[in-house]
Amino acid sequence: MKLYLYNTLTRRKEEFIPINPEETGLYTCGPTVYNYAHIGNLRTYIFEDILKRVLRYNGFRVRHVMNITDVGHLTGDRDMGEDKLEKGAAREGKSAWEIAEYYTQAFKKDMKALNLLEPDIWCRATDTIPEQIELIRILEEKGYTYRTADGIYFDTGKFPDYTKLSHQNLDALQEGARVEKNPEKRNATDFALWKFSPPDVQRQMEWDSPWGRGFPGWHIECSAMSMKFLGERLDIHCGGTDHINVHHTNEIAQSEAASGKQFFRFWMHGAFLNIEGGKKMAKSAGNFLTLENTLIAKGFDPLSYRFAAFQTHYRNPMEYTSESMQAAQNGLLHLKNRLRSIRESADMTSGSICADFQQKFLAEINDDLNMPRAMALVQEMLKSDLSPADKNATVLDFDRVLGLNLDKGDAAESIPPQVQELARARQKARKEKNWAESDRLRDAIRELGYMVRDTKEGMKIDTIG
RNA sequence: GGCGGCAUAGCCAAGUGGUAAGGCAGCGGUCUGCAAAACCGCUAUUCUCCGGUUCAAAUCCGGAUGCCGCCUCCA
Repeated sequence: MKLYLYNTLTRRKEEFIPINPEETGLYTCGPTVYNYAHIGNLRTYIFEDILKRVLRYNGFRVRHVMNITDVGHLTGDRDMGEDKLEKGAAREGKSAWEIAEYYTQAFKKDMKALNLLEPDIWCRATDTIPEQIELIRILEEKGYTYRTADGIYFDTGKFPDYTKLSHQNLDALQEGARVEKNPEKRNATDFALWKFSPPDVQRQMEWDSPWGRGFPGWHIECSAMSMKFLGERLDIHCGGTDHINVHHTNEIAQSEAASGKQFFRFWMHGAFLNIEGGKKMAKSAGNFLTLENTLIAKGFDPLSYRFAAFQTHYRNPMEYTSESMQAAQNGLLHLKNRLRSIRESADMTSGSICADFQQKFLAEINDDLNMPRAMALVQEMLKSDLSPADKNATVLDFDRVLGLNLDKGDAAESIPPQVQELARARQKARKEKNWAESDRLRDAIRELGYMVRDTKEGMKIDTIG
């Protein structure tokens, strides 16, 4: 079955066909590791994880590269602010390198909690400085660069297709720009390839280059790393919608100017997560919600957030509220309970994947990753008249894409002795029809995080959640 | 100011010409000592409003209103 993906470049859904049938190249813009990822960031990574899983489900072998931006990303606008890493270091009294390492680990922990597949290649911007310098050198040789007092810049005026991704009208953009101008720039859209170390401040991260001691601009790393690790497999490049106008547009300009060839064929962008009645999440607005502080600390399973993300199509803004999280948590729990029920009802060893539902599932996910419909289909399948064993086999097949760990969450594997003791006492109380004691013990067990169910086969104990 | 998007039940949200998916919440029932879990059933004659095109529109066109994003670091 054909796989259709929405391509920002053409603003249409297009059939995806890899350049190299042996291996599909996927590049996803990774975090700038100067702080924790917030759940809005994480929504984009969930979208990218689904994309990767869908590619695999379709039988494509995927080579996935994710960068870690640990230098060059500035806080200010128009290449004139501070380096985020150096600023983070100052804030926390650590070195820029320590900051990068700490938040990289924090990010990987979040990924694991959300069941996001690890990329095949992690790469740090600071590990590819020579490649970045080489790319800038080629651009210089081809006449795309110019020098200002603070760095080497890319002249966007020399790249005619500059707006092919953003589809923007640059004249309008210039008139509307309400930012401080960098007077040395030839065009408002020009961007730094290499920044010189400031004369008055000692940077922690700096390197020698043909143009002087300094550090790379923000965009050049992704170009250098894409080319280094994906070479002739520049299939799909992803990120958040906010990257369309500047970051990805600049990547395309510098990459295609240097290579003379098309940089990625597919560009895919995830929409934002909004909170508080449609407002976007901003670290400055005091609504910096992380997996840890808003979900885990409040007792939500991180996978509930993954489940929540499936309720909205990735190209539409998603509304975050504690109510919607609770709804997702309930929905996931309900789904797992239902599967447990199915598994208890019959022998699971003979189950086989239902080809008809598998085709329908494929049709939904291959229609530009329509997860809301895919989830609806899961419900339809579970309500169908398939045998319990086939339902189980089919849902586990779908879970290759869903990644909700639907193979887990059955009856608690190891029940603490304390709970077992209470359960035995409750059995006894029930036999004696001492309902008050029986109910008291049930509550006590619940306090410890387990729930009891009185079934025809006797009492069963499960974990809650 | 420029560009783009969105407006669907109490809430979240699919659906882009053929007569309203799914989830959550709620209600009724089966089961149960009572629960819980599960299961069955019910819950928008209607898709912000006003016009238009069409045999047919939530879906296309025009207008109004409201909300949001980008244009500035940002997933």
